[in-house]
Amino acid sequence: MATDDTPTRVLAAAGPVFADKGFQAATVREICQAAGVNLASVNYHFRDKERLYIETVKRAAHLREAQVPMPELPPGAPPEVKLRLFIQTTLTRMMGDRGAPWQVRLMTREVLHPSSACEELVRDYFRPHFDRLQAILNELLPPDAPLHLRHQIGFSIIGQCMHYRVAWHVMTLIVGADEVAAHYSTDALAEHITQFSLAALAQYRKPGSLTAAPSESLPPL
Amino acid sequence: MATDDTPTRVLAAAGPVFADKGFQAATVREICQAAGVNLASVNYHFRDKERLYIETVKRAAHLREAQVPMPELPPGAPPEVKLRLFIQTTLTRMMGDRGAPWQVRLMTREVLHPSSACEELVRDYFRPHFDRLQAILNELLPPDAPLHLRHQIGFSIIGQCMHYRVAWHVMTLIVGADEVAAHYSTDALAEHITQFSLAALAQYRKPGSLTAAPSESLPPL
DNA sequence: CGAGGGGTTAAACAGGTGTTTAAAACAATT
DNA sequence: AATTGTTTTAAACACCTGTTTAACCCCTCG
Repeated sequence: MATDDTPTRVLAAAGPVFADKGFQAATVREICQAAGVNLASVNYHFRDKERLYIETVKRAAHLREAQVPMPELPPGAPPEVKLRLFIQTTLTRMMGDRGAPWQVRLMTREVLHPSSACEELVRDYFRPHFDRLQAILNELLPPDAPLHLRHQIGFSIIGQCMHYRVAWHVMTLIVGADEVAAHYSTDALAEHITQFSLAALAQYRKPGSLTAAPSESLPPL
Repeated sequence: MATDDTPTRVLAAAGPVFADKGFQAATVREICQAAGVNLASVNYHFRDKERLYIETVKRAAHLREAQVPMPELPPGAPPEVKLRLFIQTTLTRMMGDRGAPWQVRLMTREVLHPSSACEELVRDYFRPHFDRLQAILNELLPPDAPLHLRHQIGFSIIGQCMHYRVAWHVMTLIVGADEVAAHYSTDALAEHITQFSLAALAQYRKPGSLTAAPSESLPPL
């Protein structure tokens, strides 16, 4: 493994460093030392620190997708099962087995503080993922559900998953380490989010629920 | 306004800079220049750059709570109305009127990459907020709902709100600026999240829904 | 054999970082 | 009015940053 290409070794070492400290705080010296290569290697093989960062981000997305691939959804399976599988995969990708891996931490930084690598990330990674979810929701929603509602329902599901990625530390401080250890496994959380979302989805199948103005369903204080 | 205390001016200038660039990338020189004070002021009045950062974070939370206070919930109001008001306030705090204000951007950084200021932030800001939500959920859930389920339902609601704070840019790239302009106002999003969550909550009132094992409600593929 | 070139290396470079210092300016008290 | 204590100031300090440079190594090809 130590006999790899120099660019490959730099790329491999850059991942965790950029994920932990961000683009600015990460230093070229630290990356090169971790890779066991000379300081000038970054500029020779990647021209810039920024170019190295962009390459690292792209590689992170590609790598994580290969690590946790979306399982084949049997075409005949009920959409409820498909949704659960989707949520399980999404959550597993975000959380990993022992904390979020550097690939995910790096992508999270990119989501919150987009750089020039973000658009490509959305095109090759986030949008296809979201489209899969939309396809499942299409089977669970009536045909006349407006597009923006389908999207917002998708974000409601993604948002529930993402929260455990983003706020894990704060969440642990709030509910305590014991409850987390007992009830916050990836499987348990996926089960909860699936059940919560499926129950929410059921309402849109009721006739007339889509035509009623929002203010009718609930009095304005 | 320009006649303020030097520490006050520094604190006011530090907020946006730290929010935009993060602790590391923000420079003391930039903060002092924005405040119109001498470079040594930070070290004289706050001892450290880090101390200044911590003070700035605390002030951000306190400030934002004052900017968007939680409206008085009439004790007799139905819990559905209380929940909608809670979601509206939460979303308004996170989004602001023209993009997330620096106070929120700074707190988001603290959530994702906690520093020594995080524990205090949770104790004085996030936990009381979450407790308010729990109190509302207690009125909407049967008395025998286990504690961890109440918490996870709370996170499902918070997570939906937080998603629009964290992933706003990516989300815009996915659904397009037109749809965002037409259907993603704070009020519209609050309405959707409320409706989605209330429908999800209804299932837990059905008798026996809490005793059924998760695997019973959905076949394992 | 030996000339050439891609890859590696240590050293240096120019600029920026947080922090410290000693002198100056100011305010308030005696 | 003199003196104390506090605040402000410009300059310097020591260190770290990304990047460049020129010498060097090693392998291939004529």
